[in-house]
Amino acid sequence: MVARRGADRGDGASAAGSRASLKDVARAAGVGVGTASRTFTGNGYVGEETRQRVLRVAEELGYRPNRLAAGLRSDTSHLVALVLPDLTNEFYAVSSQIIHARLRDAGYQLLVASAGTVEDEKKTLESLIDYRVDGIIHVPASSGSRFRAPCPIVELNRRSHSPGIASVTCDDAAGFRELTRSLLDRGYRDLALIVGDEGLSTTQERIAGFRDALGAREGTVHSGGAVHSRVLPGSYSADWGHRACLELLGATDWQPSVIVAASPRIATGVALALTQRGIVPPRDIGFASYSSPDWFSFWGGGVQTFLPPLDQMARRATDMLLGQLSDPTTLPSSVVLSGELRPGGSVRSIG
Amino acid sequence: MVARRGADRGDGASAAGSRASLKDVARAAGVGVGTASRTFTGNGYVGEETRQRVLRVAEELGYRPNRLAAGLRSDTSHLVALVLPDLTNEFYAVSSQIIHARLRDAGYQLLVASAGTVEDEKKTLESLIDYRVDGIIHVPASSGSRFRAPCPIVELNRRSHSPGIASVTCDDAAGFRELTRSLLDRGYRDLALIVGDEGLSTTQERIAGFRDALGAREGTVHSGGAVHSRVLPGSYSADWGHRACLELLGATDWQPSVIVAASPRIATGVALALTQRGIVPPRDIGFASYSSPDWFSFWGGGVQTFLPPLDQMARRATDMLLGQLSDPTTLPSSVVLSGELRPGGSVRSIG
DNA sequence: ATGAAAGCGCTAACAC
DNA sequence: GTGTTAGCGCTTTCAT
Repeated sequence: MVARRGADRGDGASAAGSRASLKDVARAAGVGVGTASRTFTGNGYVGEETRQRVLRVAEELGYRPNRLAAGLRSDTSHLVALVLPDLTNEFYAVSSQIIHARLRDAGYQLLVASAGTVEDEKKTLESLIDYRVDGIIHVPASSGSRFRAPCPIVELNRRSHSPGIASVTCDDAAGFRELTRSLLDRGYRDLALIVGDEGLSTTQERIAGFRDALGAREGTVHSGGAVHSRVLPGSYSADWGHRACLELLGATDWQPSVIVAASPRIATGVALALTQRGIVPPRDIGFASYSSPDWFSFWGGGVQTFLPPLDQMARRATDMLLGQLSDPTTLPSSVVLSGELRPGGSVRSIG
Repeated sequence: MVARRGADRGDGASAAGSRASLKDVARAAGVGVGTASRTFTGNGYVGEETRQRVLRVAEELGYRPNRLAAGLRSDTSHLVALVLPDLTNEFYAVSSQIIHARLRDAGYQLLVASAGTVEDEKKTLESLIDYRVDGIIHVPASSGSRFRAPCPIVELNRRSHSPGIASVTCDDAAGFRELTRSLLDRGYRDLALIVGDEGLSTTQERIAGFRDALGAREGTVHSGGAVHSRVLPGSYSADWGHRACLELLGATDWQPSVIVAASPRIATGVALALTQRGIVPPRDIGFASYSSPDWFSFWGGGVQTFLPPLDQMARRATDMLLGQLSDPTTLPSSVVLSGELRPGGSVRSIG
């Protein structure tokens, strides 16, 4: 006998402390469970009068459906998993917010997990899938990971390059190409790029775009002098930005005339290092950044910025997933959105 | 007949496309489902030899438990709901990260939802409870909301003041008292406080602390002059900080000698307004803040800051919930943690 | 130590 | 339209 809840419920009336079940509602309304179920799911016919009675009784009994049971039976949990490397990162925090809002409107709940390493990631995804999530939005921890999920999955921001997986990314290569070109156009000849983990698709793209723009100019004499560059890969953290910048400033063989921070957090570290050394951009050095942290609004004088369309990316990813969910025959596609170049010296308004 | 999955599975072997169930594993291992279940849950005895066989077969079949079913049956979903006003807010982003990590270690998954308004909040909580979450961590949208959940719930940061609900908050009143006193001690006599929604317990505390420190000094002549103050309630956003600050600076009747921002976002708005007006703290005006955004690390010279123990709060809240979950007889308690005053002019290190 | 069986709350056939 | 029923995958007695 199972009797953990509603002990000794006698003839079956729901006991105090136990929540009313569909059966309770059906009984109280004098209908079969099928009818009661149909009333709530909307699948199948229910007479208007009966419907009202069921609804009223449910209200009185404080009935709430058990989604665990519904999910088990119907094989649709109305749960979506969101797996990302770090909730703390502003980009992902904003993404979560947007994704959550859209999914909520569509009747889904969000199971969120962060997974830093590749190993972690696999375990996390599996645990989430154990809840029979209907779909997954995933920011891969590395560009090599391969994972077969039993449900639609769309990758956000980074790509694992698994064949046939939907993804929404930003064209970082193009962005960094443009950004770098604009720096060259402004006359900068010694460029340093501080970037994150080399294993990430985004990092690879950013470096590629940077190098691409430098292209043949590298090491050769161009109008105004020879072009030199240095790339410092590390991690997408303020700490790395700080350390890398201090290293650059302390070097005796070469000094950059402009520093490119490949993420807002790196930019924060760079700003700290510059401040500590009493170096003021753009007077003493050039400063460019990928994406713009809050404080650019009042410190941004001279900071050339490439802005990825963060909001749009999250929105698109969610819409793609919802599309797959409502029509499973939809083929997964890869969407690449473009960012926008924002000239330095501007003071943007904030929200 | 129900046959949506594993169509025509004939003798019962799991068909392609359908996931292996416990029954499949049991059959393949030549044991009863009960034994197979015990192998995974650890409840009850299983012979070592049998155990190994079941485990091996499960591995081969790629078996993964269905937590929906387990939750339904055992009435413990291993799901915890996290309901907060805004994922975008740095405090809540950090909290989520900490809470997630701790819960994950304890074998729980996180159902996250943001709810801005009181109405939203009730619906959100109900939807989450429909998944039979084992517990809830909640940042109430207002200090008036009352909600009875069928599971342990601990309030974080703000309190709804519902009787008998566990909570972890910061002693903001004390913090603002100290902060304000230190400002008075430094000789400031005209203090403006820019704060958020008046309906929140935190706002009320912050204003109370501020007023408390001003106390009898208000409007009277004190060493160095009469003390005057103004409180501007609005919302905890950069936009409000910006507008409120511009309003203060534009007023003709009274000018503050120091501005206190009651949140990092408000501080960001204030910093923008000051920059736009060419006002440099602490040279031209005093600037104090609650909690410290990243950029204080390089812009924070002269910014007096009260630092709430954000990490500790999230940790404590999670531990309290886990405590309630492992021992339901634990009585809910209210924990109030103290923050720390950080003198202006310092440049803190960043992570 | 293990198998058989009941049943968690719900949905979806199916019969009427 | 509505009631009945089978069963989703699992846990948990209970008997052996």
